[in-house]
This record gives sequence, C-alpha cells and structure tokens, in this order.
Amino acid sequence: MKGERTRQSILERAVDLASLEGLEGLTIGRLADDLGLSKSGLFAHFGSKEDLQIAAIETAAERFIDEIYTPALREPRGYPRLLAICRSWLSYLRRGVFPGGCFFAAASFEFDGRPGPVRDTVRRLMDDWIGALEKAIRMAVDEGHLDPAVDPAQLAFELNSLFFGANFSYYLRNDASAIDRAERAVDQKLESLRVRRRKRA
Amino acid sequence: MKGERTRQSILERAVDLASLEGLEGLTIGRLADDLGLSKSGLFAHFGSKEDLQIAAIETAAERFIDEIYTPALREPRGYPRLLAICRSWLSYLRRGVFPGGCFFAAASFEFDGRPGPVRDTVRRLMDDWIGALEKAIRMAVDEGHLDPAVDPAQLAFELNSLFFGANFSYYLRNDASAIDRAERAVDQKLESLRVRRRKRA
DNA sequence: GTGAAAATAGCACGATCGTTCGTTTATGTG
DNA sequence: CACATAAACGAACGATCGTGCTATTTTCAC
Repeated sequence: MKGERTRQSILERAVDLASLEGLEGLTIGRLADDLGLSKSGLFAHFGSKEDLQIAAIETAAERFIDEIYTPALREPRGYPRLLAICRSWLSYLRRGVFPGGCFFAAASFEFDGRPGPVRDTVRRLMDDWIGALEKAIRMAVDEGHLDPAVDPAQLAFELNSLFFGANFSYYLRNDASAIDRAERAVDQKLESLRVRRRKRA
Repeated sequence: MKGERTRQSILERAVDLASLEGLEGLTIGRLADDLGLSKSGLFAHFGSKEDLQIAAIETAAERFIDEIYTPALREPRGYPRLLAICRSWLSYLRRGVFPGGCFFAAASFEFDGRPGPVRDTVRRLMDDWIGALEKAIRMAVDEGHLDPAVDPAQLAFELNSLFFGANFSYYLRNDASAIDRAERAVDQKLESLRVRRRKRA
C-alpha cells in the first residue's frame, strides 16, 4: 500500500527533525510543509501528535539497531563483540546517523521530567539498550574475557555515560576531539578489566 | 525596587519549571498563572521570551555555583578539592536542587541543535564549567596529588560524563542506585590516578 | 477500464502562543 | 500627604498549534 510508504517517509523525516529540535519541537504543520504534504493528510496517518511522537521513537530505534547494534553482532560474543558495540556507538556519532546527535540521548533528557506514554516509550527502549549492553558484558565475563568480578550494570552505566558525554561535548561544545576522548576512555576501561590468556575453567 | 524582587522570583520559578519541561517548554502564560501574575505584567520584565530564557539560564548558573561549586572551594586545592567538587555534584543531584534534574544537562541536550543566543549562553556556561573542572584537575596535578601524566581535558570529560550519566539513569530510568554507581566510578577513577606520599619535587 | 476503497487535500474550529499598547494600581521619595 | 514614577493589569493582535470534518484525488483489484 502507498499509505505505508508515505507513513514511513514521514517518520524518517520526523526522526531527523526531532533529533535537531526535540520531539516536542516537532510540529505537524512544519513537518507537512517540509514533505510537501497537507497538514491533514499527514495527520491522518497518526491519530494524534503523541502517536506520531511514539511512532517516530520506534522508527529511530529501528535505525539505531540497524546502524549500531546489528553490525556489532557479527563479532564473536565476548570481548570482541563488546568492544565492537562501543566502537559502533562512537562511529554512529561520527557518521551523523541522526543529524542532531543521538536521538535517544536527546529524547531521554527531554522527557525525563514529562510523564506519559512518550516518556514510557523512551524509557522502555533505553532500558532495552542498557540491557543489551549488560548482556554483552555478561557474555564477555562468561567467555572468560573479562574479570569475573565485573558488575555488568556498573560497567554498562560507565560505558553509556561516556557515549552520552561524547554526544554532549561533540554537539554542544563542538569539541572535535570528544569522540576520540570517549574512545580512549572506553578502551582503557575495557582493557583494565580484561583477562588475558587462560580460558575459563 | 519591587520590580527586581518580582523579576527574581519569576526567574527562580522559571528555572524550576524549565528543568522539568525544558526551556522551550516554558510558556509565558503558564508561568504567569503559576505565579499569580498577569501575562503582560510578567512579560514586561523581559523584552522577549528569548531574553527570559537567557535570564533563566543565568539564574540557574548562580544556583549551581552556590550549591555545587562554592562549597567545594572550602576544601584545600588539589585532590581534596577535586574530590569535593565531584561529591558536591552528585549530592546536588541527590538533593534535587533542580526538580527535573540537572538544569544544564537538560539545556545542553535541548539546545545543541538549535543555533542562536540561547544555545550560545548554554555553551558558554558549560565551557566555564568544564574549564573549572579542568582547573581543579590541573591544581591537583600541580600539587603532586595526581599523576603528572594526567590530561586535564580528558579527565574532565570522563568525570562530567559520569555526572550526566547519573542524571540520565536517575531521572529517566529511575535507577535509585545510579548516583552510587557514579560515585563508585568517580572514586575509582581518581584513586587510580592518585599519587600517594611524596610531595612534588 | 470501472468501481470500491484508500489516501490525500481543503477548510475551519478553539486554544494558546509571543507580543503590543493603553490604563490602572502600587511604590517610594520629597 | 502628594506626586512622579515604576509596576502590574486587561484586552486584543496575528500566528500557529493540534485536531475534526467533508470533499477530492489516487490507488489497486477485478
């Protein structure tokens, strides 16, 4: 159906726009103008602005998974995959997958104080992401690649903080070296927890 | 003058509101209702919404300095002061100095993609903050408390990332242990760079 | 190619946005 | 206390917001 294609193109554009101006800054009228559609024609694809916002978030998640997560899964589980996920995240920032920086960092800080379905969606996806990070860490421990004393939640917290910190320094402060700094910190952190030689018992 | 007192109370309320709903989510009408003022009466204190936003940011900066930075300056320069700043930042989150979490983290992610005077103000203040962090680190190195190989910009980046990461996990994910995690990571990071005994040459 | 169904457009709505302006009320000084 | 001035108000503006409704156009199966 044609409607589905249109809907998808609306959402792709909405995601790009929202990464720059925020999900609340999204406007049906501007989005319609931007795509050469009528306001009501665009609106009909969604029942409400809130539904549009939620659909945009889901679309952004698909883009994130395709661009960051899935490629990293090609690496073998354990340390290589964990490192690949981190590298992939930083490369995602470098490549400018979203024009305004990480969509989810922006959405997280925008909606952390705004209860409702939109916030719930952001939260669920971020929980998923942190969960995926923790899982990759746990696998690296299980494979005997990381110190068994590593707390996956703690390490996931620290890695994700570096990612968001890179987004901040790069996009607000225009610090071109921010991503390199994050990479250095990630490498050092992971290296310090690495177990060399000796497979697990 | 009475006007100045009113203006100040408007700004304090604006800061609290903006930490929850964002600077762009601030609305003259709602702010006026909230304070029992007329829209035009409130508006007259500022020439435009943009001026109100900028004044709110400056007010938030004063609160930040009073609550986080100044108290930490009572500690002797070097490692103790640097640690005090970090602790102070995390305590600022715990105490809920801004009801919606760190005002500047929110403002940074909100305006990183919105050029203009508001973004410029946020950026200047964040540059100041990172600069202050780097200065405290440099002093700790100069005092012989931290490894002289430490790169102040790199360490400041990592510490600030942990702060923002704590804000994210605490306010979006409602992870009550987020601040503890950040504290653990900060302590471990600083401890690992610490130089024990031996004053500088 | 025709007809049902889907997709899009047009128009209007009430609400609220930031902003302006003239009037009224409150303040503080001499 | 009087009076100049500062502060706050009330009403209105044009614009734009999200959201209905009906009409028109396009799509796709037969």
